[in-house]
Amino acid sequence: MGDPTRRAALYEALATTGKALSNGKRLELLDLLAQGERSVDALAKAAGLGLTTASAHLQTLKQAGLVATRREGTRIHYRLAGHDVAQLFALLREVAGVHQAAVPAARDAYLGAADAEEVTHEEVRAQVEAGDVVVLDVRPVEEYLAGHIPGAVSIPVAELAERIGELPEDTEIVVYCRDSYCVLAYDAVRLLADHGRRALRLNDGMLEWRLADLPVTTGELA
Amino acid sequence: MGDPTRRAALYEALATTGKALSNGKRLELLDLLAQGERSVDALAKAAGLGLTTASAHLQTLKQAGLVATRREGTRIHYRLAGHDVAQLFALLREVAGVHQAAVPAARDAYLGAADAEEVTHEEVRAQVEAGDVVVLDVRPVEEYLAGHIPGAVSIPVAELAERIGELPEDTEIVVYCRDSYCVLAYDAVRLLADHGRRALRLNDGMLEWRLADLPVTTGELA
DNA sequence: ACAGTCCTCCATAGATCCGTGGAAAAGTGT
DNA sequence: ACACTTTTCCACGGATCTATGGAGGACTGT
Repeated sequence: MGDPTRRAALYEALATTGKALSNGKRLELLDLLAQGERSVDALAKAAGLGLTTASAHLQTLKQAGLVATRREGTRIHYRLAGHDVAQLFALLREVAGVHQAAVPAARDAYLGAADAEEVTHEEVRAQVEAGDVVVLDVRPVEEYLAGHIPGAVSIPVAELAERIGELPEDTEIVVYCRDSYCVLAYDAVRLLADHGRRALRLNDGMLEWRLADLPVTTGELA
Repeated sequence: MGDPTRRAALYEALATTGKALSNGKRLELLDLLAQGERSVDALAKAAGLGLTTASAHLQTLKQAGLVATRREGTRIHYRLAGHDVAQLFALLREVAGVHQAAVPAARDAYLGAADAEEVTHEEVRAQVEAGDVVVLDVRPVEEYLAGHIPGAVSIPVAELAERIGELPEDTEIVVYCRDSYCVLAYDAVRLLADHGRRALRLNDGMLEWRLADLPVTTGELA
């Protein structure tokens, strides 16, 4: 009727995957990896971690099977082990947001007031084809190269102030970044508005775009 | 450009939900709760935990917002906080099963060899309507009452040997229990086969049935 | 071979988590 | 009020997790 020891072993094995999701830094790493593969020290810098700490967290994720690695010379690139991992991460965030009051609070404190208009990706796809809007990707260039919305222009938010002239003057701009919790698009929309441009924010980012199985362009920097 | 302290706080808040999933006993409790609400000591007994330990784990789950409570006299009933929680649990298990070799191994060790035939719920729905098969629910009665497949007969696996006469002789029997990792249906199919009955196992259980938004009957013990 | 780069492994100290028992809280029935 | 049931709270020892710095491994280029 089901050996209790084996039953415990099964749940314990499942808990290994849960443990991988039980640390804020590891979730941050997963969030970064959802944008594309990266080397250990790129991840460490992006997440503000010591190199050895980042390495240890990545080992934990790898042991749980959530990430995979690829060696290139002396460098090791980590990536998500699959589509389903991004899905799990996204669902975790959604559940946390719905059932835990602290999450929306922390989200708002981090992203700032969501005063700007939002659009969904369904709306955007039609407008892009009609040429009514420009889609702007404000993530770091390496993430853009690893995959972006077809037709999107890349201007990392750090360079946006000086490169604002590259954007057409009288066209609406739709900004996106990593996902619905990513601060870059919020900042970019505020900056564009300060310069008198009409800017909207896509209500989610590349993570959700990929999960919806929409087309993705890789490489190709204009 | 995104205060690192606030960013860390956001990921830390998400990690609270992850932590709730990082312990085998808590996952077992969630699995039980996916079948319907239960009191603390019913859960403690079912999971083989001390009462205070079970209570502490349930507090953790509650703080992460994954479960909710209802008071009835001196007794407190816990239940999943929503559909999405069951979904998260199911996805966690799926991801763990795909990306972590130890999980299928532990699963097989626990459930026993999957020698019996399986059927999907799509196949079953048609056959039930045609009256070609009997659907048998082998979970404890309280779980049957909390929700079962329409038309299913309830015989808990513990009583199956003595009550086998209640099942029609020349009809195929489709057995199901909690979910695809539940041992009860495996045991029941073996027992029925030993008694010369034609028995199949539904390849998943009540959890997946609910997630697929299929109709559920509550109460109504024949 | 050798120096240099990038990453992993190891040891350590501090923090957090887990299971256990005893006491306290909340509610019911007499 | 009092006895009784059910659950939560608290304190404590043992186990596990996390960050850090130093040593060691893997690979490249000269």
